[in-house]
Amino acid sequence: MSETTRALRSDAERTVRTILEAAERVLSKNPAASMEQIAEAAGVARTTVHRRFASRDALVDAMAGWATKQFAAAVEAAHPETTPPLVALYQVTANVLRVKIDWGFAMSRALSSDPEVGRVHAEVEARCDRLFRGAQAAGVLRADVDPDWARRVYYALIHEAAQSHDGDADTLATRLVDTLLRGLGTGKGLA
Amino acid sequence: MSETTRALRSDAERTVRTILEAAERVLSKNPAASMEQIAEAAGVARTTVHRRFASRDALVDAMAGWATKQFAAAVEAAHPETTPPLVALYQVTANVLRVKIDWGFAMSRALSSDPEVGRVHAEVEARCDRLFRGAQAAGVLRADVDPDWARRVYYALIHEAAQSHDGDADTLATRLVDTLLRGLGTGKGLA
DNA sequence: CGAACTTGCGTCATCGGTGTTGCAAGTTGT
DNA sequence: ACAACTTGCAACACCGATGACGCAAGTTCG
Repeated sequence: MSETTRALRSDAERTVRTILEAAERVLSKNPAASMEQIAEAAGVARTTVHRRFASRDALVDAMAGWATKQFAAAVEAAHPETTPPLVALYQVTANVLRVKIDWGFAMSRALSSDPEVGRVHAEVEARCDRLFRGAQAAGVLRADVDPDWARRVYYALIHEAAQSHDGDADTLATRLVDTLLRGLGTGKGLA
Repeated sequence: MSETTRALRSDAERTVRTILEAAERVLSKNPAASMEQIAEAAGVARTTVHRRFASRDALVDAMAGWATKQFAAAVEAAHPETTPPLVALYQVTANVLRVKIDWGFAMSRALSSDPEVGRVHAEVEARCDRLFRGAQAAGVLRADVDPDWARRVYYALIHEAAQSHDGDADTLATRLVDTLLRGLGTGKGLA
């Protein structure tokens, strides 16, 4: 690869990133926004967007692909398999929140035309279930909770926490894990 | 009003209900569905839909209006102000779930062109906060939880439970309230 | 039967978003 | 300066959804 090509490709990739970020910003506020609005938010002409992404679907797919990579990396970085369940739960939560806060729309596109995206999401889901089983074995998680319900509650709380405009990922993760495990009640008056 | 007029209006209103229900069914699966698809699901011609609802927005607004009425009624029926907090929490949850399971899309349209819809949603939100304050006073809810976070967690759990395909509203409400108050943890190893 | 009304069907115009192309102007590296 | 490349801009064709008609056929009454 020549120096020229490398420099030019670098520019091109910077433009791509700018567009992806603008698309996330716009589409998270209005999923039906037009390419025109996305281009405007990115500070480029609409034709430029079409040069980088053949179609609207291709753009959304690219967003999903990028976000999914970040998502998988966030989970991986917490080493949920080789860390005590409670610690892993906290680390995974904080890491995922960091990604989801900035890529909420893209991450919600688990169904992409790219089968790889679906695969990764399924894999993360499996790791989540494994983490929860480990937590049950360690006595952190109740043994009588439906695994499916547990995962859905966890995902819902992450989704909700990511919408918060206040606090950093660590603070949010602390509150989230606390709520997930202890709930919001005092424990009095309940069986 | 003559008997004739009453009978005719009755027919018209039945058609309207059919369309609203079909729209909910279709739009909950695909928010971008066309009027054609909605009409097909309702078993009527597209022109008929346009006769009843001047525009697409008008249809969605009507859905939001109808769902909001049901929503408010569901909350009201639980008498959250004159019932012990824990009982009220359960009743409200079960009643709202019954509505939300069938009108998930319409209920998510809290922002309607009809200001009345927004007003009702705001009012319900206020009642929710009042219920939570009552629960705190009764020692059911922890006193140190952020009221805003508590309400958002509650809404998120309702949203999630409404997606469940198994179990009736009462079963779902039981599990939901249990999760909300006790969380999913054992209580061991946490401060 | 006739009146009032609604529905389905076909048709039409319109509009906005999408995707493509050609070209002039600008930037970047050699 | 030259070459390679990218961008903005204007223009274009295309398509699907929307919304408005009129009209014939159907119904539910009195």
